[in-house]
Amino acid sequence: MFDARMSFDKNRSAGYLVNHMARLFARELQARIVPLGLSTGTFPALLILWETEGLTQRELVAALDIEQATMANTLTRMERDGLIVRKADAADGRVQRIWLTPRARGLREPAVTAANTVNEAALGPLSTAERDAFIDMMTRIIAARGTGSGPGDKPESR
Amino acid sequence: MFDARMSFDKNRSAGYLVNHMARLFARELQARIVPLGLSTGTFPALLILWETEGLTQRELVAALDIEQATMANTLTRMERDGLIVRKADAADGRVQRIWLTPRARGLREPAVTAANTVNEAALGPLSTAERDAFIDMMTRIIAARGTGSGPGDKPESR
DNA sequence: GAACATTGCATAGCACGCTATGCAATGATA
DNA sequence: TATCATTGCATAGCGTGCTATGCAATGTTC
Repeated sequence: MFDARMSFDKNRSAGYLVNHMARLFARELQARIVPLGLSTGTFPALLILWETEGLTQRELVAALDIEQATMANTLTRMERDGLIVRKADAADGRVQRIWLTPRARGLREPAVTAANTVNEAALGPLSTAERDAFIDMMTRIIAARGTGSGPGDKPESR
Repeated sequence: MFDARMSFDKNRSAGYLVNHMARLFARELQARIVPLGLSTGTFPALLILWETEGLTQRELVAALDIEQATMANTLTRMERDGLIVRKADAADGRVQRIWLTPRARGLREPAVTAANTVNEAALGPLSTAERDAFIDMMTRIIAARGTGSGPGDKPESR
């Protein structure tokens, strides 16, 4: 008696494959940025801050689709590791604005190079056209469910 | 002065998108299986054990491309939560064989249904052809770097 | 301006991934 | 069989993600 509801091939399951891929990417990236004194969790925050310093925690949260509590912890580690400084906002006593240290600014080029290297290596099995299609599909999947990760962001009714 | 090495658009970075997708999938799956008393980490182990019980920890590790220490911790949680029982192997004193509890066996159908629902919802923005292509690309990316996740596994020289 | 709601952030506690390490059981070798 | 290497698993410690909760600063409303 075969019950179709029981059948589940993890190697054809999008969720399983996405999780596996994410672990592989993280392993590769970590190996390349640990020597720089960085880690996978700090990387996204740095990507934003390399573009614009002086953001609030709330703005970083919105830019990365990360929970506020997760970001607070990540920023605490980054401060401990000498990557950022938190400075009180002059106008609003609740707000802490985030600034990079000179060390963090100097890590931009090697870190971005590391990430590009990992991406190119990982996408090696795909043709150029496939890579574009792959990126587009991921973007669409994320856009359909996620928030805070593109120009099409909804203004968030909060 | 524009330095091309500095340019990095996270929304076109495979690694960033894969990480974001993985978090979205995990959030969705978690919401649907927490009511069953399951969590995202136990799910892959259950997928294997629903097919074959009595495996060793080492065999689970190989099947899922997870570090041994991670699996040990996951199994400890599963035992604590009444999903599995560890029984000593008769022939080899080092080996613990993993057996499901009746409760875990009964969770197969609702859990698989939950995962299928999440997958279908997430792939909603893709056409049928695109879904197949997406799965195939992920499989190729994983096969090029990962181990322990398909019929093409190398025998591992260890 | 007092009372109440909202906002921004921190903290506690947990899941789950990793590396590094330890140790008992087994296997191999002299 | 005594010694040494290997194997299977557990534990420690940490990063990164989450939910739940607390609290001070600010905004709103009467």
